[in-house]
Amino acid sequence: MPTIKYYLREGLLPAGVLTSPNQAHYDDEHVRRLRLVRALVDVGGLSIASVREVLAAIDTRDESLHSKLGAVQEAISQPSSVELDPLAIEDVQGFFERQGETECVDVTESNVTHMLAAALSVARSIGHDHFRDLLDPYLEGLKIIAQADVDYIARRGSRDDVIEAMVVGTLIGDTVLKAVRRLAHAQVSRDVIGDAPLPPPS
Amino acid sequence: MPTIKYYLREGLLPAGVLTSPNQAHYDDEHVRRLRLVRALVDVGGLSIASVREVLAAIDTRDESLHSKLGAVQEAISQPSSVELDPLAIEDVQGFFERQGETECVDVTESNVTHMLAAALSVARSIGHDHFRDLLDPYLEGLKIIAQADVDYIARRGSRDDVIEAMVVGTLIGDTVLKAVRRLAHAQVSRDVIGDAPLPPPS
DNA sequence: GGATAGTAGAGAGTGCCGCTATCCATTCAG
DNA sequence: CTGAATGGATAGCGGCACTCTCTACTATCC
Repeated sequence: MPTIKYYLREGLLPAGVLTSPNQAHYDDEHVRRLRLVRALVDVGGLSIASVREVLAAIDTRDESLHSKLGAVQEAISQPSSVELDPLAIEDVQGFFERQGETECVDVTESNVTHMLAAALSVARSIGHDHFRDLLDPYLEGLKIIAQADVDYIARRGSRDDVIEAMVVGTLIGDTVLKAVRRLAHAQVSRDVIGDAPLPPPS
Repeated sequence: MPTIKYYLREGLLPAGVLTSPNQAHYDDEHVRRLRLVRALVDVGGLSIASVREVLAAIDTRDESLHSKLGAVQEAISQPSSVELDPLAIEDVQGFFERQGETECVDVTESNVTHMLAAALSVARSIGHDHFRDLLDPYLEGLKIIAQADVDYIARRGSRDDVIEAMVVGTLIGDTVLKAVRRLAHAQVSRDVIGDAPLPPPS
């Protein structure tokens, strides 16, 4: 309960309607918003500041659905402080070109491409120069997944539901994907490798 | 540089060989380990304590490759404090049954299944009761991705490289997947939705 | 009417985590 | 011999997500 007061102070929850100077009324919309905040923090792992940004992106009106998705994506993808490897940037640009993107891409323009370049930079820094080879198969699998995501969002009716489903579907979806990916690894490991011993030490 | 001393103290890096009482020698293996630690922290978002667990799992010998993967997975999937919704647990069990798992699954047994159940619990708590419908398409896409992951690991030669590739491929792969998924969303959004306005407010 | 309990609002305090700064003894270079 | 540098250990710091406390007020029960 003190946490709620804290969230109110931080502007994550709208103030209730004061029925008297010491009595505020909160309706279902407040509860829904609180649950959303908790979901972003618990499952999405977002900081309070990021949650504020996400909520701001959600609450901003007068945008097309496409630009709304962009705003939400920026808000839920906070950039890391990793410095980018030029080779990793090339990896990302090559990936875009293979996808038919002809114009030059500035990876620092969006948090999402920055995240991708940062991950590949770190991979390179520990000797995994060919991690970029995974991008194409990843995209292939993700086409199926993204299609399911879009279908999931599309069956929402109201504007608020669509936007919320974007946020929830992306963030909770990330966690679900993580978990199912590990399960898939375990299954492949069981089927292919079984109890075979490890290769001998170097 | 003070950070390295800190990591040494925390047992994340092995002590160097003392050539004299105030001179320690660190070789390439130390540098490699340091880079790995930074990767786990920066990209994987792991806490120092989790990193210690991961390193312990890596360094433990005398295990089969399959059980090693299990140990690594447990270490990199720290459980959240979300309380599980019984319905979400059923969702997970149903998913396993559809995958041909006949025996009853205890989701609290592994951090991975716990993560999945927790994510579905949070989804339910904010009214997304049918998020579980995404599990099957997710798995379908992830089969392609997991296959690429396994191929990536399989081309490593030495035992240490295989284990490191497990950790790196899983954690950096998570981040890469996240980024590429957002890109796929944006692409679908551009193609399907374009600049169509949002549906009218509720 | 008076005691009790509860609430809003705001500021200060707390606990944890990931470093960072300081100190000292030693030791090696010049 | 002097000065810079290193290893090892201890203490301190800054940020973040709360949590506690205090005050002023009110609503309710007796």
